Amino acid sequence: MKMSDVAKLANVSTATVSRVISKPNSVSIDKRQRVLDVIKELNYQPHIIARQFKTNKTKTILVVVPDVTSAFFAEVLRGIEHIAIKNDYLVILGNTENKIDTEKKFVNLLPQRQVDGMVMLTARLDKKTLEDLSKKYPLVLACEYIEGLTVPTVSIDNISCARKVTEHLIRLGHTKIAHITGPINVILSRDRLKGYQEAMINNGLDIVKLYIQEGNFCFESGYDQMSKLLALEDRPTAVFIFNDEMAMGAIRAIKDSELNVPEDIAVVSFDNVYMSSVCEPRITTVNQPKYEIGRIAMDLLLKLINGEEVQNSKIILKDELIIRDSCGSRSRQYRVRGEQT
Amino acid sequence: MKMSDVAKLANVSTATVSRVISKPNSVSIDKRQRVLDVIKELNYQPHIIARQFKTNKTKTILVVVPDVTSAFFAEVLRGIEHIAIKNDYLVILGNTENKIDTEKKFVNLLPQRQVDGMVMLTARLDKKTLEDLSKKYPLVLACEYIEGLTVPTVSIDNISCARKVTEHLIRLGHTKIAHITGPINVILSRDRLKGYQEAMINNGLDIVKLYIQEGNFCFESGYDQMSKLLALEDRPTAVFIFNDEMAMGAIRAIKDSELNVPEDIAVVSFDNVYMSSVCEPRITTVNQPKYEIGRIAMDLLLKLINGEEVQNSKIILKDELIIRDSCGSRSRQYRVRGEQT
DNA sequence: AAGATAGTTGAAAGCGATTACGCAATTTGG
DNA sequence: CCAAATTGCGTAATCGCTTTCAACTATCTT
Repeated sequence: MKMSDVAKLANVSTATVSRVISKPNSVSIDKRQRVLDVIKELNYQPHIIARQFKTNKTKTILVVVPDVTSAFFAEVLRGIEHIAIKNDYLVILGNTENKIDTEKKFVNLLPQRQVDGMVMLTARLDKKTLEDLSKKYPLVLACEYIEGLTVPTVSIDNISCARKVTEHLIRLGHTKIAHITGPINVILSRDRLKGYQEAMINNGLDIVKLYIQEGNFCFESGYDQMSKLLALEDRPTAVFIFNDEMAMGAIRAIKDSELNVPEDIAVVSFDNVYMSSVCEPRITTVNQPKYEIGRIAMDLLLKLINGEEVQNSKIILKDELIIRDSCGSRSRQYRVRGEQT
Repeated sequence: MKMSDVAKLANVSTATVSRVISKPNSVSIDKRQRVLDVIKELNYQPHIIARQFKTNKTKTILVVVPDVTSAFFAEVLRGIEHIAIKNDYLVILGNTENKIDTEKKFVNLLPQRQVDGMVMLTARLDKKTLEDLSKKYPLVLACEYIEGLTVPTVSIDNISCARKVTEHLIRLGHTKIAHITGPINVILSRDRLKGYQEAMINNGLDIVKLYIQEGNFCFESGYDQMSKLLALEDRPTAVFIFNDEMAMGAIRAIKDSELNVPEDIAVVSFDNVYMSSVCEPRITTVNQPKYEIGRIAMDLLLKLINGEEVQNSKIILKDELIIRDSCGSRSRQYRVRGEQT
């Protein structure tokens, strides 16, 4: 069942059939109708791969996600899809499970031209690879990024945001503040750590090495690292934790040692995952404009695909600290908003 | 940068280059090396779409997931990918967010031959569509299914498993047992409800209409439906809940009314999501062999793609009731295993 | 009425790979 | 040592579309 079959039955050329499909207005109304009738009659489906081959466009973009399970990324994805669908792009998903090799595999779809562009929600590959890729193909980074790279990027300002979060704890009177980081090879972990350190120093507080523990994003890891902190002789009275999931693990560890959050230990984290608003206690956490990040990233990508010039390709969005119950704020209504850049 | 460029530089025909890539052993060793050198030198990447077009094979399969966020599906996916990668297939993901229209959109990639096959972790389309699709293209259902359909399927026996779960509550002495279902248009919801009803009837217990509430999979919905049950004049002493996520919502509702789980109300559910093993109290729940389901589904799909005959295409796997703390079992070690079919 | 313009249409080229086919060179075996 | 079998390789057709180009018609302009 191919286009020439349709053409024959409708008594026109394949050119006309093709035009009926892609620019119906360029075909006279009677022929158009005849062709459409035949298409319906034969239940003809164009051979998309042939089309892609001929036009050198796939109308497909790939989103590479480090962990498809995370509610955080699901929301970013929704933003991406919203824009993609409006522009007739199909979105396919690559799940790397935080593995660099898998990331490489997906990234390869670009030089193979199986997709027209890519938005990466993870950036663990080395700088040069990414830079080269971005020079040749439409690529935008979102959430994660790489320093000193010209690749278009949309994210929040993790450093200043982490600083703000830490200062929130300081303002509440804490001085012994610990930090559970993400895997330190991930830029986000390093940036949030940096923000934490800046806040400590700016406020004349010592950075205690033992107070900094490296986690790996997941619940158990939060539990384990928190347990280490609890075992310290001089244990902290507050912890800033890389993300909500580890924060939940940490809170569990605190409860298991018969201590209370926030009375004995205050907890703040990042992500504002749904569960963080619903567990006990509700977690004070940073919200990123996830949907917005996705939308803007996809907008950027479309511009790149269409060959438009993209100036100001580093977009920093507003974050928001959502004060809930896990660090005993002075006022439940108090909110610190981030700046837009 | 195309194959003919490589051919020219290596002083061979494109046929030889093509053979070097796909059947290296059919080319003499010196030419092969020459070609490989040129490929490396030019950094040549074959045009995959052109290949797909010519061979009519994409070496890609699509997995359609109702909710990419769910840890449950992530594990099934891992099983699928394991087998797919071993066989040089690329797996792409379609996220329907429980929407039938989106499901339709993805399913369409099959007739358009953008993928070689599909495993669907959701089956909300009507019977005829699915049946027709399956006649023409490689398709397997996993987890969800449709009654009286010849489409290859791998899942657990939800009816008997729900019966077993309900009987577990009955054996613990409960008679006032409620059930929070999933959306009733989803087959899994109907089957688990059926199992619940069978257990009640078999044990001479009345089915109280008010004790059956329809949820929609998510935490809030569990909270809301449980609140309704709690407001009943004669409230149940046990609830069987469609999945862990709603169970967590329900438990929250119970705690919010100053009642205790399992002392005042026992809770059982399905899925054995990680959180269910870690929340308070740890939830007694049904484990499905998720990874196994994925593996077997992909094995089946490969057979279909390769045109092998598939007999016994309805595969039912073992489930397992994991007794934890949310329904106060008599023994923590007690386990009920499902039968293999 | 002649030329200009706009609107429709079909013939055919071509996208970049794979592969059937045939020829030449080499190996095998009796 | 020769016929047969095998191996290695190039020529050219082909996959199913899109799109350029030229032709032809109908409508305007002057």
